Amino acid sequence: MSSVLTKTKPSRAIAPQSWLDTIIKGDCVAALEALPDHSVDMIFADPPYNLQLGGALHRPDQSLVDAVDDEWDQFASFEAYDAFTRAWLLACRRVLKPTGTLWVIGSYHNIFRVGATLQDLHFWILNDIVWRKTNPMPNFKGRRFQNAHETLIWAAPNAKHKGYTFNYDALKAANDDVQMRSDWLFPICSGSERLKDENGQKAHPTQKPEALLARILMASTKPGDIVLDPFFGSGTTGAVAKRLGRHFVGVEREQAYIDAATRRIAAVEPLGKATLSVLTGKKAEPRVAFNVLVESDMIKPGTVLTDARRRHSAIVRADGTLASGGEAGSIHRLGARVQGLDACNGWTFWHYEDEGALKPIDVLRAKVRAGLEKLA
Amino acid sequence: MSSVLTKTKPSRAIAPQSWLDTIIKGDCVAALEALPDHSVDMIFADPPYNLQLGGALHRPDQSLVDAVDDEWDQFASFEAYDAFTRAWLLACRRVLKPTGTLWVIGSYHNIFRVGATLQDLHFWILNDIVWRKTNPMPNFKGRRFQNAHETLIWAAPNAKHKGYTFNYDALKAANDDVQMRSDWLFPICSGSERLKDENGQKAHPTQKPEALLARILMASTKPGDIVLDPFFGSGTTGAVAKRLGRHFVGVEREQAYIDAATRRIAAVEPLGKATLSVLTGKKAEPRVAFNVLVESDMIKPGTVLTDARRRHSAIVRADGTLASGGEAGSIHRLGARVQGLDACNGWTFWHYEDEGALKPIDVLRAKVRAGLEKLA
DNA sequence: GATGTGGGTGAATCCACTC
DNA sequence: AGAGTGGATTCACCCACAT
Repeated sequence: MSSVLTKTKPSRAIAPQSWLDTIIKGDCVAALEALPDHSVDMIFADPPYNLQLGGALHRPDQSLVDAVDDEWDQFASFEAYDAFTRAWLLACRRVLKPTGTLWVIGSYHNIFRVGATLQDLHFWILNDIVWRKTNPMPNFKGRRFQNAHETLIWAAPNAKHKGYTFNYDALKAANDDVQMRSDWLFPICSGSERLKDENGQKAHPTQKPEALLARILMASTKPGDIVLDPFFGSGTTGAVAKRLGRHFVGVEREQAYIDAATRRIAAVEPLGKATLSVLTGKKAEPRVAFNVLVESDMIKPGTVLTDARRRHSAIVRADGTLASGGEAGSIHRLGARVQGLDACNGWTFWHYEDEGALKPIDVLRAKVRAGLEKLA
Repeated sequence: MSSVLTKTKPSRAIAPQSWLDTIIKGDCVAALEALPDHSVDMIFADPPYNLQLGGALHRPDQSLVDAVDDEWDQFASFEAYDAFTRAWLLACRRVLKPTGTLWVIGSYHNIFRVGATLQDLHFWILNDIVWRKTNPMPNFKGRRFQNAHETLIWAAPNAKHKGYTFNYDALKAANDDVQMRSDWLFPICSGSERLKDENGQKAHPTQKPEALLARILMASTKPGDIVLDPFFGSGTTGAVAKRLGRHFVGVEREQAYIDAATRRIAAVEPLGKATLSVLTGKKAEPRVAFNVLVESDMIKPGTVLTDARRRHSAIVRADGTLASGGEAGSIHRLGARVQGLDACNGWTFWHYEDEGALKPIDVLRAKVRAGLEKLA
């Protein structure tokens, strides 16, 4: 397979269509060398939870960590897990766009190490998210609380880039018009959604529910974006990405998982374009400058504007600024000034008189925007 | 004060009654030298979170958010925070009985580092617990999910000792006979419970709710046990311990907090054997948002909804919003919009077709709620 | 007294774009 | 790239006070 390439020439030669919507076979770090720098919009990672349970733990060099309960060796295994985590996180950041974000899911066995490593590498945590399970496995021995949740971390590749995708308005509208919280409630993946192998056994031990991935993708990607899953497993990320009109790239080491995921994704019907458009809010609307209203004579120079209670007033000047009591400035600056505040939205603060009633100048802006839409 | 003693003779000479049910003034690590080895049954720690805040944050109404910018929360680097964490954790383990347990609370700013350090020091994590807040502060800028929870870690001092206290049956009985989960729901501390200073301002910026501490103490201690809080602050741990018939030891650096906590605890009436309505806390709220139906595939994107008389229609989009004739929004907003009203209950207004009959989408919500009732 | 209204506030890593 | 500026942005609860 093409998963191991020279490090000196990280594969810009490879055309996107060679890896887009495919599963690359190989170890996560090596396989990611097949992807160019800054080529994916979002990453969802469900890394091995490993540790104390005696499962196999591989060092980055692929050697197997000898599981011993000797204290020193346990320390060594934490170090090995941390090195593994650093390696795949660095590989992920290279292929992630500066405006992209990374999601990781884990349990208390590994999530603290992953989170600390993220911070050490100067990823910038945006939220930690709790997936509350409606139907978690009970605790059988009655010596602990029922482990009823897993933790996700959502992070940007560094603290500076604030341009990441977050579909705030759509999430809020879908959530009964209140903003989405950091605690989510979903059932675990079971029943017909759970992938079975030819023997009727579950095909993958940690298959995640599609609803969880759907919320993640709807929150932090746009239609057409490229989503990378470096621990592809049963391919939930790919299946949901295809259904929601996003592209995917998967990395997976085991052929049996690749086969199962390939079949699964082939059966997915993508949703139509009309159902995929994302609700946007005011921030996405075109800018309209106040002087446009003056220039187009919707507000004449000399007009007196007031606040809703007529406690403050200002006069519109021909250059699109306001003046009041020796002060002058933009509708925002002067609105702030007359109230003694640092900031003010002049569009909603200032009102004009129309047939005896006070109306915010924002209604005039809305008219301008409506006119612009016909042009578009 | 007696907080700094020689390291060579760690104070076994000090009789318990000299520190039991008192607040030791001083730095956490130094002050703990006043306590003998293996002398406390449980530790609750609310360490500085190391928030890294930027500039001032204003609410939409321009009011200023009162940020936690205290000196004690400032650290030069992650390395410095880690060193601090190691030091107090080691000091805590020395004074903790082998059968005791340790609780730490934090947010995503610090909890991953604390958890990783716990593991590095061979503490044995028993659970991570999520405190879901009923009334968290909103996200004001709409660039992240509302940060609606904090995380606690419950750990034994090492993997070997299994004799820690966990009152499984009492918790289960208090929880409608189902075992207590790892996600807890409590309001933040406010109102009359919130300690005020002489100016009516909050006495401590991060006072924790008594209900949270009550559940922790009821879960992991027995009456008469000794509970240590190395970051005593406003003394919630002490107040709850006294009320529930446990002993406490606090460590606190600032005299103002010591004074406030002392007065607070003095006013606490210990409970007799009367019980614990606090224990159950709030039940999970049954609110179900529309996107849950979409994410769980009960309503597929592309489905057409109508009102009961089929006079209006709208299409369900994958983001959990509705669209109709160029307009889009939540089920409530769009319901209002198509009727020309200010408000509308989308749950009862919009209908879907089921076997030829129109049914309000509220029946689907009822189904979800029925499934959730097991959780409540 | 019951009800309604307006104001305050909580561990927060909280803007985007142009020049 | 750093400064300047337009202008978008909140949920649940408690309390004081008015009706």
